[in-house]
Amino acid sequence: MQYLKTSNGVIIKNIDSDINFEHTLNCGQCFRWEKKDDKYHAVVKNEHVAVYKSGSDITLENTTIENTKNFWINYFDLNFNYRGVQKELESIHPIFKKAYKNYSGIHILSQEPWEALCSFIISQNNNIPRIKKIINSLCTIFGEKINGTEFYTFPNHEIISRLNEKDLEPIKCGFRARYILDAALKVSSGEIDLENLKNVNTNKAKETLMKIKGVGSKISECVLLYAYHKLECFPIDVWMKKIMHTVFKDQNSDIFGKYPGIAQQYLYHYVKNNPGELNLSAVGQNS
DNA sequence: AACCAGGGTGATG
DNA sequence: CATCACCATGGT
Repeated sequence: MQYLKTSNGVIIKNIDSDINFEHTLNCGQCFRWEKKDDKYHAVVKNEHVAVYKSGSDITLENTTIENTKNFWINYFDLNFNYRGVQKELESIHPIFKKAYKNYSGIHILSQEPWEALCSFIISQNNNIPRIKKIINSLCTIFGEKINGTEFYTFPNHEIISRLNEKDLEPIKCGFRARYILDAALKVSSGEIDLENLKNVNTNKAKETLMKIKGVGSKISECVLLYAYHKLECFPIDVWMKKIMHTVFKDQNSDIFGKYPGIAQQYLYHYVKNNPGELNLSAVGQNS
């Protein structure tokens, strides 16, 4: 692996990683990466960036070698052996062979905690297209436009904490408005220290996040998995509930070994795109 | 028109 | 502890 500086970014040469951005950025763990001109664009840490992979090279636009080493490698989890996890999961149940055949290269991101928290509060009892629409409104109305682009920053918790439910009406998030406001208040006041959660064990961190109104077991596990990289987390939404009931006969996440979070991501993404799998398993014709 | 979407809360048994 | 109506909104 080698870093090359380009006119406006960085190329990581010869990476030994299976990452597939298409699958990683469209598997339901993030809502703000957009494909445009064969590159994925987003605003992360208040900067617009673009990324794409060609062969074993990854190109990052609008960043530096230093930021790549200190941030992006970790954000995209490029130094972790996902192939080893694949081997393990495929030995546990045949459904993983099908999932990896179609969707290999999913990595668990390390997103910004406040954005993940806010986004998954919005996700509750909601569908992905509308989640994206609401988050987009939140950013265009309360974020800042980045010069020379069409992209906006994700509004920080200080800004949101000064709003009221009336202010949030334009984003059409319905009953979730007061949950967003409560999260912003608890975070900006310091009652909940999102930075410090990195140093706290998973159960304690979950307990802390659940002090926020509207944040329960599922949302807190999403935040811990997708922002804090707690791979033991296993968020169960309506799809995962169905999968665990039909394919895995109501067993719990212990059967997935050390990385239930990764298993969850493959199962969720695969079955959402192949819902017939649930019927097959229900009558015991899988494998 | 009724049901669903990456759920959680509060009331009730 | 388990169940259940309800919570806004938009798509089917």
